Amino acid sequence: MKNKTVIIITGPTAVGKTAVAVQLAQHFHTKIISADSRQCFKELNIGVAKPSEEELQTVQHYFINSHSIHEEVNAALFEQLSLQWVNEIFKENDTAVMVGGTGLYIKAFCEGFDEMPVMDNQVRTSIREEYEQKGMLWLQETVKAKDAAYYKQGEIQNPHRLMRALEVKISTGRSILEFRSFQKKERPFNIKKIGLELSKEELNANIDPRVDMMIDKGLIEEAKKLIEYRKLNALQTVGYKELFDYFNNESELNEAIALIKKNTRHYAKRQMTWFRKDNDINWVSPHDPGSLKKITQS
RNA sequence: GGUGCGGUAGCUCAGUCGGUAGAGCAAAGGACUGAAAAUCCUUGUGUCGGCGGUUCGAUCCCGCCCCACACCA
Repeated sequence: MKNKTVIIITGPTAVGKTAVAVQLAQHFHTKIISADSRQCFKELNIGVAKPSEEELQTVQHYFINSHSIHEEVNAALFEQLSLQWVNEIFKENDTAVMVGGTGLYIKAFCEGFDEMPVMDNQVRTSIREEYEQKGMLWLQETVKAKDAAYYKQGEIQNPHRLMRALEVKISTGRSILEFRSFQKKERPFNIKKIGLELSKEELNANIDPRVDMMIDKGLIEEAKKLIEYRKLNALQTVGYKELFDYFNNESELNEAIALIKKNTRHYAKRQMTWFRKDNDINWVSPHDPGSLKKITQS
């Protein structure tokens, strides 16, 4: 019988997850594991809407400011780390709280990722460089030649997936398809997923002022310090990439800000597309004062 | 008031040598196991400014009107 439980709070960006999670964690006198692919970077602050200093003081958070943008962070690493952290929390608590909007990371935590051999970093970087030089056609032809099976069923317009498939094939000699089983791993604890949902109108009404507030708080200054790292994966982030274009005189400031708002809406939409598929999520309104009670009592 | 240039999808515009129209962006839906705030896929009927005329047939030609912009008075 499992006697430990992880409560996962998820939902699109700007729906109000952080505040709910902090309240929940206080209620259970427990700690929070963030499931956010950007808030883990200590160099990124204003633009990724981290919990406030006060919130971080009140409740201990894992995976906030835990990594540098120069490190490689991905879903597989998150699975590994989050399982360690949850065990740590369970030493003193029966309940742990996870909060975040990165659907893939939450899935990795709940169901696990297929094991794959460690790839040669050289192989990866050389594939990326060659792709940048030679382009999509080269990538497609190469994957077609080296891993015809993947090419046949893969997304051949998607450079990320093609490069990944190629890197696995070159590094291991085997197709990435052979490593994928998609078998769900059993976890030795209960998982309760709570989704916070607002109407599209309400969510959009949250997004615009939130972006304006980020600008007021100094997002432009923060981004300016990071422009030399704009190529890093961690900086492929809404709120930063648009400002980098502005710094390079590729757009006006008001255009960049409007773009941040628009891209945030797109991002929220993609998140909802992901979460809607997950039948384990119980959806509640963040406005409903009784919802927190329902979560804690159920 | 005169002349010129326009008025086509929510926006910016293309186009039809007369046979009722199409791109980008927006928007909507979707996929996604080591970049996931990433990456990728799908979806375009709109009185073609209004009213008449010519024509078998007009968004396209002609006339008048309305609106916008520019220039001249």
